[in-house]
Amino acid sequence: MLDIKLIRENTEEVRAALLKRMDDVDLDGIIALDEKRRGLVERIDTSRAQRNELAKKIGKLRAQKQDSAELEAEAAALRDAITEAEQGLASAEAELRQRMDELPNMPDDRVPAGGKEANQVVRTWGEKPQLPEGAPDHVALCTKLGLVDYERGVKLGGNGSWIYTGMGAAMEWALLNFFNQEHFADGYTFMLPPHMLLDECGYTAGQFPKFRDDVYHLAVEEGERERFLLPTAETAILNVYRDELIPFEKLPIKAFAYTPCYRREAGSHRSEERGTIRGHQFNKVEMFQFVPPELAEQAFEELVGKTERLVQKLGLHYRTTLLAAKDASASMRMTNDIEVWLPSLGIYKEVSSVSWAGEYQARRASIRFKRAPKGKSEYVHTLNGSGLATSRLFPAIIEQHQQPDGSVRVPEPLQKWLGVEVLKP
RNA sequence: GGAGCAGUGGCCGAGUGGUCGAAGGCAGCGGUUUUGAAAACCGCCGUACGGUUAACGCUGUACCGGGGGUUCGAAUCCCUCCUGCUCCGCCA
Repeated sequence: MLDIKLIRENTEEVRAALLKRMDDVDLDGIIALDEKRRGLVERIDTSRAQRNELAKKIGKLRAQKQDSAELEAEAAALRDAITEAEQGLASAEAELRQRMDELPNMPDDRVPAGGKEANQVVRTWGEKPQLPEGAPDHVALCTKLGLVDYERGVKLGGNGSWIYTGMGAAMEWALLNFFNQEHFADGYTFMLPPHMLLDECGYTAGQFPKFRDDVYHLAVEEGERERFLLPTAETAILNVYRDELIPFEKLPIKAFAYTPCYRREAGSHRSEERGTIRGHQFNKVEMFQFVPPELAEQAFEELVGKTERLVQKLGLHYRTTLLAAKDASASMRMTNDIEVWLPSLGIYKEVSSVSWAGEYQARRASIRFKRAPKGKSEYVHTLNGSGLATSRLFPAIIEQHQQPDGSVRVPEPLQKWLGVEVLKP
């Protein structure tokens, strides 16, 4: 959510920023609603002051056993007027809230306007491996090496499901261990949150109402609270501090979590996305930071740096891109994707998205801090990044590290968990 | 799943219809005293939104788990939800 004061006072600046990711921005309607809201609040406050005054007088009269009928009638009329004004206020607030919720975050100055085509490559690391013509793809390799059982996975979970088996499961687990170990060493707090979250978590993270259809909702009994399976641990970690005032000295808070991510991915299957490239459930370690505004830029660089280092240690060729305004998610001020090279597809695939939400998420979730006990409370900045998602990394490892004899070199950091340097059929 | 109890300021805890934003204590902050410290004593000590001010402030409203209701007036009465605790049952 944006700051209504900013919209009110710097309307054109906000409009210009939003036009980078929206075709049409209606701020005037919002400003008018806000004016209406504030007018009603003022009226209600003064009426309440009068009512409180009357109630006090009535109390005194009654204590002295004097007649108060006239004042009571006056107060009753006032009460009815207040109730009516309150209803008007409630509906104005609800509409304003809805309009505000629909506004995306303002992109950073550096973020290019437009969609995917405007994304900018900021860095490339390593080189494309030289593979012979007709080299097998990850699906063929994983099947041959017995790392992933795609067919039986579908038998169990339907399309978009697979089973890591044998050394494949061991390597998946090793990747997660590797990430956890790195983040732990960097002083991040490890969290294992629930995977089933209450709907309000989805609202504060900005997934609902817009992406309601993209997540799995649990069937609930009459009167039971709605829950969904988290599509990313970001949703969980952000909500950990929802409605809290964080002591300044606890900032920055750096956390990471491992969870599977559950996504419907309705209608987005393409033939090139065979295997584990896009599934309904995949494993991810998510990094998250809550910081005061002045540390946000630095935190963003830290998260991007950490992510890149993980991919580097795995010896994979990748590139880092700055997402254009329409390609990044609406809550974010700036996003870098880390994309790993997949030889068989001839494209770079996202394995991590590092984002800086500014105070947009914190405002929605009401996560604040205070520099001094008497000071004004401010919203924290939130940042998140995958570190990393495995379902695309795995194919990249298999393909980039394949050898002419059909075996696959195990990246050095994973060897201690797998106990071997090479995966052979 | 059944039965009962509870949720008050950073913490503990009083308050069962009016003068309660809420006694008292602890912690914290400032001061007096002291060679210094402790103790003692005095004062301050919640949040949000709005008005006013150059500013210190002053001021209005709301908030006693959340939401709704009754009433001229609600921390206090009623409904509902959430959370926690105790007991019984069931299950991994």
